[in-house]
Amino acid sequence: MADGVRRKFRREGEAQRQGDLIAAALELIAEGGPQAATVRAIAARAGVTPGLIRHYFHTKEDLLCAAYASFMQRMTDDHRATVADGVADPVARLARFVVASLTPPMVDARAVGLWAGFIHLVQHDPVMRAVHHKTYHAFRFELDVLIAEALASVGRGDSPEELRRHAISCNALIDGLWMEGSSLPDAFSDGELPRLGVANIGLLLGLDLAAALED
Amino acid sequence: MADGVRRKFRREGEAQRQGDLIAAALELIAEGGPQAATVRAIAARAGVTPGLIRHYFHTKEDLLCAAYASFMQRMTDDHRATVADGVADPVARLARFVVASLTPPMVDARAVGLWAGFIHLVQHDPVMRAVHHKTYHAFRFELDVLIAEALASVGRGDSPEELRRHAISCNALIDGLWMEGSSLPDAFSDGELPRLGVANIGLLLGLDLAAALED
DNA sequence: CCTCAAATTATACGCTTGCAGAATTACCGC
DNA sequence: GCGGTAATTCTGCAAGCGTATAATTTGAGG
Repeated sequence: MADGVRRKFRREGEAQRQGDLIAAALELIAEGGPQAATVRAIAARAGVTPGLIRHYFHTKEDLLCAAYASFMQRMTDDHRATVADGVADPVARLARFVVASLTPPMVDARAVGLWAGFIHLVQHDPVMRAVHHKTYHAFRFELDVLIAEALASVGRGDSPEELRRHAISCNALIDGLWMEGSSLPDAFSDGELPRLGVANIGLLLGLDLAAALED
Repeated sequence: MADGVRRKFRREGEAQRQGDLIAAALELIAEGGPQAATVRAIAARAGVTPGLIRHYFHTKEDLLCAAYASFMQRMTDDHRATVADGVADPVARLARFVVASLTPPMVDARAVGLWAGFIHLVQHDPVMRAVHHKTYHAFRFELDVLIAEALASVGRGDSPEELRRHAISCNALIDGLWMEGSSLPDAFSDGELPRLGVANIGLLLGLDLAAALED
């Protein structure tokens, strides 16, 4: 580098720069965990100098909070986008929900790394905990409702305890397949993961989800 | 602290001190992730001074490798201890395997924190990768065999592709329940988790695992 | 009781980290 | 074109990091 030469730069809007910094932080955490997301590394990846971070975020932890919120928001947005609302049959809605949970971009090599990297930050920061609870329980609640509606639509009136058990098990199966698929992407052929999910959640609930998908 | 007074200490055997240091490192990672496991923090928790770490481990990464190996070894040991070998009926063996996977000490609040904390270290360090592959695939392979034997024992000759799908799904269900139970310990009543696992894996495979347990 | 190897502590070094504030530069409105 | 504002960079700092090595203390054996 030439000495005494100040680096050229372009001015950007607040949203743009914040977005770049958040994206950079997420990339770094996904690749190397929280320890890789140093202020200097984030700035370098975002194409700016470290000082700029403190111009847009009061502290590094603030940036990480925003990054986590952005991550969770993108996950739920992606999920909703794939679910394709407006399906009349409750069983088909549940099936689509499962497929969406086990299809890219939900299943992604970096997603599980991000999820793991944030766990400890989430457990210690109250703000992150709030974000976590909101989005996590939203997912779980949505699944609860879908299962209840799907069972009701075929005339089954499972007790609340049975519904709770169904929701826990289906959620576990989705989570487990999501983890396997995300961390071992090459272990599954195209479309195998959602097919497994639909078939097996059908088994758990006693519903033919696969058939309901063909509409 | 009095000035110029050197700290008193007791000599311990190599195994004892290494064990203390490893235990301290695991505690810290479980609580606060890899970033919390600094050399100084580990030493303090183990009741020694930082320099001692380098007397027993060539580098900090060596200590973390040993800690990960110890963690995985303890998990598989605990698992095997609960499985209670020597059961004749293959279906009962599978059921016991599932129960063991979803019972303390396998299900533990700190276990999932540790697992998450090590993920990125494992992905970057070849030695850790080796440890991971060895123990992880041992678990998965054991499950594969148990499922095949259980199905064969009731006269079902599922094709290799079906067996593979069964193993993936059962593994996913166990993993998911393990994660839910470990990260939300208060969300489940006593014995509920293994009961859910046994019942639902029975559904996935078309076997009555619960009945096989009562022997 | 003294000796001596080894276990342990203490100190120090170079590097990185997050953070703060001053200095500079780009761009918008006139 | 020409300020003026604020976006951006630059420099510096104190604390913490992992590591290296020298200085001590311990406990066992003679």
